[in-house]
Amino acid sequence: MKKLPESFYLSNEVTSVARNLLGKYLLTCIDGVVSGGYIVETEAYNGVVDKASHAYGNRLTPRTQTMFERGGIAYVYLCYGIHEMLNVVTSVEGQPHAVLIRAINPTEGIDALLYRRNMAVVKHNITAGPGSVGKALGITRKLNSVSFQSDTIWIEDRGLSFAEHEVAAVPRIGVAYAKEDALLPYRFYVKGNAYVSKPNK
DNA sequence: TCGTCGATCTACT
DNA sequence: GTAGATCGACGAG
Repeated sequence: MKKLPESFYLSNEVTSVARNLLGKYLLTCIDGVVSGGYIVETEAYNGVVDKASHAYGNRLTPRTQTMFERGGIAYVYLCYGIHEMLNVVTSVEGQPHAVLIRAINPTEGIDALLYRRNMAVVKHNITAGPGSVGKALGITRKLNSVSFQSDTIWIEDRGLSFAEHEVAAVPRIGVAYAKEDALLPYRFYVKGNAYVSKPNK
């Protein structure tokens, strides 16, 4: 097992981290069961200057406090009262940068993923979209602020990577309210991967 | 204190 | 295609 070193998360270039997370293995250990897969879709949230970020304008609340901490921990929050979303906090303390994990390609603990998603067989949408990823991996707000060096949730480098022509950088999803910032190409995904949510060419 | 809206997904019509 | 689930943060009053 080769967990990503803490230095990976301390970069100030949140878009680079988001792009480099593609192909890395995201794993959780819930109730003794390890499950997960490699990341195929991410979105970058660029700190206090990004209108789509919860931390825009240095907004500090009990919920967003996690993003202001040192990189290398999980930021899990509830959206629409239902979905638990997983973010990777990056950069140094005081810089609220984060990368939203939008989709993974499942490889480990398929049975557990199916059980938590209440599905009988693996379909392409089992881990497509941030809400689905959170549910499939058993991510809850209890994992908020947990370190990726822990044995509950972590990210591994298994040597898988994608060349530039295999990766697309496009505007983010569901952030129209952020106006001009919604147009920034902060969404990264692996072209043609079946588990990527939404437009996939 | 109340009303609105959100980094969404699913189940219906 | 569209409604419903249902909680945290925000702005108005």
